[in-house]
Parts: sequence; C-alpha cells; structure tokens
Amino acid sequence: MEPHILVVDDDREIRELVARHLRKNGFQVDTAADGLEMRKVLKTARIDLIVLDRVMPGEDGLSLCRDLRKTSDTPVILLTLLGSDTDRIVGLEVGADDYVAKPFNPQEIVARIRAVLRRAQALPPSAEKTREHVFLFLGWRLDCRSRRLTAPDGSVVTLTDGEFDLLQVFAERPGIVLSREQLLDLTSGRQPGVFDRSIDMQIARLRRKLAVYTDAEEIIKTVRQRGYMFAAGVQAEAST
Amino acid sequence: MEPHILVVDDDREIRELVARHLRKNGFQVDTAADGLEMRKVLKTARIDLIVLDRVMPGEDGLSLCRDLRKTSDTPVILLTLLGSDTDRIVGLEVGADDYVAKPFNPQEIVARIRAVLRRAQALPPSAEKTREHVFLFLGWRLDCRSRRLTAPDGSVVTLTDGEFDLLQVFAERPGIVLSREQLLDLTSGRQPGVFDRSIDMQIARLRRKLAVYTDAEEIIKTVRQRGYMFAAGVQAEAST
DNA sequence: GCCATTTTGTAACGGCGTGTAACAATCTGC
DNA sequence: GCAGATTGTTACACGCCGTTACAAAATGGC
Repeated sequence: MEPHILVVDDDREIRELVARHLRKNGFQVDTAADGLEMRKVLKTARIDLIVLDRVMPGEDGLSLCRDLRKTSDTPVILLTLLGSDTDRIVGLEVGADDYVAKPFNPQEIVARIRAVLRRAQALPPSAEKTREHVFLFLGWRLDCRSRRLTAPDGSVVTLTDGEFDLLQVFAERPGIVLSREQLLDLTSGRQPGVFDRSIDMQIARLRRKLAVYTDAEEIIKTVRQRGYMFAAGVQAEAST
Repeated sequence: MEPHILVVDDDREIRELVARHLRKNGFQVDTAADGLEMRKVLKTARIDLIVLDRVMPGEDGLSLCRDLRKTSDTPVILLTLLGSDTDRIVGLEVGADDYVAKPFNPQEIVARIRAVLRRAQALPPSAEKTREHVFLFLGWRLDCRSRRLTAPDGSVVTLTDGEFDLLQVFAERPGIVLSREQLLDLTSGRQPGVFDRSIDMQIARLRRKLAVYTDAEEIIKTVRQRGYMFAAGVQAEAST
C-alpha cells in the first residue's frame, strides 16, 4: 500500500529526477507533462498526492491547482521557483497544501510529502473540520481556516490574525454597533494599558484590504461616538 | 447604585485629587493612606474597584495587590509612575486589571475604571470563565488567561503566545512523546512552507524561561529521533 | 453658513515575536 | 575515539501591530 504520487512538470528532466527520488523512497510514482496528461492519469489511477510545477507553458500549475480544488481534495504540493513571498501567498490562496522552492533538496520534497500525507490521513473523516466555517456577505467569502478573503470578483487577500479576528467578530454580529472597547474585548486584543484608538488602526487596515473591491465603508460603517458596525447580511456555512 | 471606588495612596494630595474627579463622575469614593486603612475599609464597606498607588512607603502597592488577589477578585487599577515596560509587566504579573501611568489625565482614570467595571460585570457568573484553567506541575503554575507562569519559588515569567501554546500542548499530554510535526500541528503554527526545526527554537525559548528555576530538561525532555516529551505529572484546575 | 472643538482617518515609526540560516555542541554506532 | 547525524544556540530579518502625530471630517453654537 505505498502512496501513489503524481508528478506534473513540463521539464522532462526535473520530472524524472523527482520521480526517481520518490521511487527510491518507496513511493509509487506516475508522471505527466501537462494538465491534459494529469487529468487523464487522475481518471484511471488512485492518486494520493500531486506534485505540481508552479509555472508551465499552457495551463499554469496555479490554475490547474485551483481547478483541481473544485472537484477534489487530493493534496497538492507546488514546486515554485524562488521562495519569493508573493509566490508563497499565491500558492496558498490557490488551495495548495504545501510548496517546495526550486532549487530543491530531494530530501525536502520527500519530507514534505510524508508530512502532508500523514496530516491528510490524520484527520480523514471530519474531526477537526467541525469548526471550519465560511462567512458569506455581499458576495464576499471569508474562509476561517486559511484566513483568506475572496472578493466578489474572485480576487483574494490574506488577512493577518488580528484583521481576521476583527472581521469575524463583525461578521458574527451584523447590524450591531460595537464600541471600541467591546471590539478590544472580543478580539482578545485586550491587554491592560492598550488604548482603544488602536482598534481604529486595525479597522483602517482591514478596510484597506476590503477596499480592493468595494467601498469599505459600506461593509464596516463608522457610527460616530459609538463605534463601528458591520453592515452586511451574513450567512455562515460549515465548509464540509 | 453608583459603583464604590477605594483610592489608596500615601500622598494625600493625589488621593483627594483622584477622589474629587471620581465623585464628579458619579462614583462613590473612599480613600485610604496605606494598606492598613485599606483593609479596614474593605472589611466594612462594599468596594467595587480599588485604585492603588504602585509605590508607597511601608507596604508597597504591588505586594498589596498580590496579597489582595489571594482572597478577593475585586478589580485593581494600579497607579504607576512612568509607563515603563518593566512596570507594565510587573503590574500584570501581580494580578492587576489595568494600570494608569502618572502623570495621568483624570479622564483617563475614569475611562479605565469604567472599562474595567463594565468588563467585570460583563462576565460575572462564570460564562467565559469556563475555559480558564490553571495547570500545575512540579510546583509550577500556568495561568491560561494571563499566560503567566509561576515558578515554585514564586518568580514569574510571562510567556508569549507561541510559547504558551507549546507549553499547554505539552501540559495536556504528559508522558507522551510528540514529534515536531505533531507539535506544529497542535500549536496551529502549521503553515505551508514552515519547516519543523522552528519548533526547536520555540522549545529552546520556552526552556530558557523555565530555566529561571529548574533545569528545563527535567520538564521538557528531548527524545532523540522522535521529538519532545513533557515529563511532569500535571493536574488541571478550573480557576473559579 | 462659518468657526472652534471634538471625533475619526492615516502615515510613519518602532518594538516584539518568531522563522531562518549558520554554526556549535551533543549523541550514536562503528 | 571518529564520522555522521541530530539537536542546541546565536544572530539576523521580516511582518504584525500599538503608538504618536497630524490631517480630515463631523458636530454644535452663533
């Protein structure tokens, strides 16, 4: 019962290099040169994990991954060129489970594959998934696990922990005016000596991210003298 | 039903200044010049909150506060001289609910008193307190809300979020060997692209704080090739 | 409507936490 | 003991976030 790995890369040399290393470490390996071949393999074989080159001619690894996620939970590890920060972020936003930066250490790939696989089967039914929620409002989508926020037009921003906490607090209380003090309490940002104007900054930063698509004040309204209010009708969804 | 505030300060001028401002804002105010008077007042009157000068001749505000915490939950606001960082930390470690730096704006005191009172009665029964736990092991004491760790000799260190999460994960699983990977998963530090050696760093930093009293390896043992293990018998306590 | 005052928004700075890389120390098996 | 692997440690860099200071906007009195 060795795990079956599918390596997708247009560069034949890298493909074979990776495949060889994986076989040497006890994996069953298939390869594919592009998205077409990949889908063909996926139809005929049981694949436990896909190693996917980030940049390929024709269908890019990123869009392949995003596409895959619509229909399948098969873990994906991205091969990205430089571990540049933008690459990292984009990789996550597309639903990859991990990534390895090229040039890579073969052992690293093996280690990451093992880690992802172990984790994937560690929570197979839906144990930890119970608390995974998605908030929807005005066409926006907030994924609580990845802390990614998707605008109605599909563009994505990743929130920091603080921004996320704040937005979640709001999303759980639409139409309620929350004072700065309440917001501090609710976001666990409450520590003695912290003054409530710092909430303003978090609000501003959050609004800046929301503003990539909408006028942010439509979503988080400021209520003079009293605080802020989340203005959108929200529905929460369990994501399983 | 105005709230009753007790102002404790050896400096008569400041005491009266504060008291006057508080009365002007609708509070009932008592005053005391030292710890003796304070205790006398506390025996005879219902006091909702204590404003306590940090530095006083004789019994210091800090030790008064620490002492108070052993028998009472009455909120305490410390008046500390400069808002120096050490002061802030020490204040928290002693169980104060907030502090105000001198020289202070009278409005600020009022605002902070209101905030602390509102919070105190916002969770009066034990609503949020259910999750408040204290872990005890080998004479150590870990308060989960304040993230303060008290050594058997009474010395206190404040843990960062990461250090706390790690220690809690351990404390919940005494005698179990946890791999780096598990630790990453359990401490929510798990993000794609993070390698497991970073756990070593957290362990090291945590050990450094534990080492103020014990040989840290006695508490967090390293199990070669497999990970780390919490070595102390633990009991958890609800702190209410 | 205008001006003084209060309230909120924002840009810039700095501190703190923490991941990474590089190196030192330690352990294991021969 | 010695080589190689594993773990500990130091130094550094980067990101998040609280603060400060100032600009913009709203409010109220006239």
